Amino acid sequence: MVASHPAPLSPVGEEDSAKRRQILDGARKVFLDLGFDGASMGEIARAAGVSKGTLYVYFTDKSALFESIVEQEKLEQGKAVFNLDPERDAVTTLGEFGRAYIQLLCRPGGGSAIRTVMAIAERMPDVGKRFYEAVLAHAIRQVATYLDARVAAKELEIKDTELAAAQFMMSCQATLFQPFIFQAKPTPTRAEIDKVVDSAVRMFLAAYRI
Amino acid sequence: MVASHPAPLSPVGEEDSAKRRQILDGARKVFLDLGFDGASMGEIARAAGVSKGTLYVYFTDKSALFESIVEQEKLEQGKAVFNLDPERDAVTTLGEFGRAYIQLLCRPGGGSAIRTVMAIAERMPDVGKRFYEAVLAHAIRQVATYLDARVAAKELEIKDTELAAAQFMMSCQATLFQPFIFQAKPTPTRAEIDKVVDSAVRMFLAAYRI
Amino acid sequence: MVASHPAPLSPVGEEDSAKRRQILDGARKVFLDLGFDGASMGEIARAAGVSKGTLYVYFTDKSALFESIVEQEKLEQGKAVFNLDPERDAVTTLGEFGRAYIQLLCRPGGGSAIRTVMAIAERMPDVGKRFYEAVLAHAIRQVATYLDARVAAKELEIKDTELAAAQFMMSCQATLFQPFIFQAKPTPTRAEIDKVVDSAVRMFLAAYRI
Amino acid sequence: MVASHPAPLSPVGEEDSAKRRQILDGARKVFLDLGFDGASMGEIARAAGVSKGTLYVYFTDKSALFESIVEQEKLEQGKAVFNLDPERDAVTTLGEFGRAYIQLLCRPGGGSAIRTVMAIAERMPDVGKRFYEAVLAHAIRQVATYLDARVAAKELEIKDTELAAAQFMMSCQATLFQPFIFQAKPTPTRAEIDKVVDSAVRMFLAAYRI
DNA sequence: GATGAATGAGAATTCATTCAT
DNA sequence: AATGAATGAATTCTCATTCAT
Repeated sequence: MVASHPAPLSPVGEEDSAKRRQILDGARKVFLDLGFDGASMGEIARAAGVSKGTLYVYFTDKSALFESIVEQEKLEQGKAVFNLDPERDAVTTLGEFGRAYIQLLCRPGGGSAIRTVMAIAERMPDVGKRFYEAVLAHAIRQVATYLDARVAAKELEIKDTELAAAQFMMSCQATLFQPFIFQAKPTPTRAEIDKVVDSAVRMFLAAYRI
Repeated sequence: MVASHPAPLSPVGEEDSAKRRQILDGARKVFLDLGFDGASMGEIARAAGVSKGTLYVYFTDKSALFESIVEQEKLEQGKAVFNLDPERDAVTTLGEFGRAYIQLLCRPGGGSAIRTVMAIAERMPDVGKRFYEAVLAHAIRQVATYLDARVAAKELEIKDTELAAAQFMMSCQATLFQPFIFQAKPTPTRAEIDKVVDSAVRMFLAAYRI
Repeated sequence: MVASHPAPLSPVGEEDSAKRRQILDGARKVFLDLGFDGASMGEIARAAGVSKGTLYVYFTDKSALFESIVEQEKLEQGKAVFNLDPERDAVTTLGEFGRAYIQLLCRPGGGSAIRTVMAIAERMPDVGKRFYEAVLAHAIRQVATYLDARVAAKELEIKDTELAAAQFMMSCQATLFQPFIFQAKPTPTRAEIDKVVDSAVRMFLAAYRI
Repeated sequence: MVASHPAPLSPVGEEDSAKRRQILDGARKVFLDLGFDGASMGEIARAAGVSKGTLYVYFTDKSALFESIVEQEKLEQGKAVFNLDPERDAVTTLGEFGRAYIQLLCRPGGGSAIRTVMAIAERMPDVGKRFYEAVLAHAIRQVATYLDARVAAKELEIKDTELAAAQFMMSCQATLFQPFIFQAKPTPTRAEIDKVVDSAVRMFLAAYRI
């Protein structure tokens, strides 16, 4: 694709026209609030400020629009940058990371995306799989890479850093994420997150610090 | 009321008639496969081998039928008995428990129920909350009680046993439950479960064993 | 049909078994309250204290049951006896009659039967026609017969007594029956009825008294 | 807003689009023929020549469509103009009025609307009340106003002109309207109407003319 | 005869999608 | 390109009716 092209003949050709973005913004809100089935194309059109017909100019059908939303969420959440500087020590780094990670998962939007994708995963396995890979597995790999560095730096001793990364990340969620997603408890407070993450860091380092 | 009772006078009055069970069995499959919205009453009727009308003889509406399914899953999963004998040592007990727990979560039905309830939790918060309490929180409490005993037995030293129980249970899920629920990986094998649970037990005991 | 017959083999053979009466009593209330379409066979069964199946033992279908109710109302309202003693003078007699007639029409049950039959008359013309003949036309004929007597007694001078009877009866309804049936005003009070009927009598006699 | 407006932006916004009219026309026939319950949205759609879905684009539900029909009938019947010139004498004027009034009530559409609204009045009291006020009470008030003028002109002597108006109008209906609405007799002929109305005028004037 | 369980046809309503303009 | 009108298939739910016991 070259730098400048002539006026687009078709909106679909234009990968990121303003209209397309407008639709995605409206659809995002509706899909994440109501889920795939709960969201209606009419509601999405209204939220996006376009006509229902226009939706079908940019997306072949409801599924395609939904998948684009998930794709976008995937990219956005996947690029959440964590400060995993391989030079920094594990206590500080893992603590900071853990807090950021839980806040990401438990912020209203974050949880909704995860819930929404989980909900549809049985009926759209590819969507679920791609989301998992790009967001959750990707985060695990980032942490694993950091752990590799700390193993090399002789701060830690870990056989399977990917498993260890996942273990740490799961234990950071303890008592927080599941109740949040089941609507059994409200969004966790900063203090609650601190307590749980600190405990997870302690457990992790007790096991893996040399 | 004597041991054998006469023919039921009303299907609704009879809390567990064969027909009611038949409907629940059919509905269970459809709801867990397709979610609340994905499941149609017609499909459920077909799966249960009854007419659509009959569904409404036993359940006032789709939501009531769904809630009965969740209730049933709740009871069934809630009463999953784990051998948490407070006399037994932590290594064996936690290892056994962890394996049983992951197998429960990751067996087809188990994951589906959790996914299905999660998916609807935003629209039916009570259903989500009750399920979380009866299944997940209940399991955490059982483990916490076991840990209390091991603390008393001076095998472990833990400040907040409920948090520790949740941490352990979450770290058992590492690399297994999330990919499973996002359909990113197939049902974990016995060997995979062993590996992850053993690692979780090691990490846990490294942190909390006196 | 002879005086005594043996125990009935079929409820239908028995024209007026207790069960049949019980059903009619329940159905009457439901039909008159809710109209033909608004009434459901389930509701009727409940009101009658019998099972839905039993309804069909005594009546072939909903229409037949409804027609029986109308038949019964017809007989009951048709046999409402008015004191139309041909010897009595018109002022008293017509006044008394008018009051009784309006009270019949405007009492909750009376209005309901009329409304219910009117409502269905387009779809069941025979039912409407028979009801009209047996109740309204019959009352008109009674009054006409009385008027004939008063004409013969030289108190009145009327060409078409049937028309005159109908005129009188309609003018008694002025400002009372229509608002009542359209739910535009509540059941008329005794005083309102007196006022209107007195006025109708006055108008009638001004026109027809010799 | 100028005299000619542009193409409608929304069917609902446009209070009187051709489609809306087309639906009302189809619905009118079906509702007046079959009553509220007897009419099905499918039948209405067929009668209107649109799809069932389109019905719901223009009217929120069956009740709203029905109420629009009643509203329209109300306006149409309410604006029936009678020549009640206060200068004209009572014999001519009341005779003309009576004939027009009975023809209005007893023309196929007229009677059906009244029957249909009466039938539903118990379940939709507001609809009944508004219809009564706008059509029947309104006509009574028009006649009462005329009578006031004739009282002032010393042609008549009436205490309660509203009651007198209602009496006259009811006696015009004698032997005509009730049999018509109960389907006991066919639409009255011109001759029948003349006879009854003339008699009603005579009775009325015998009572109230000075 | 009486019942209650079961049914299936049909009702109102929603909504993804199409299409002429 | 953008629209909004129109659709019809699918959905939930009701109810008159049947039938084995």
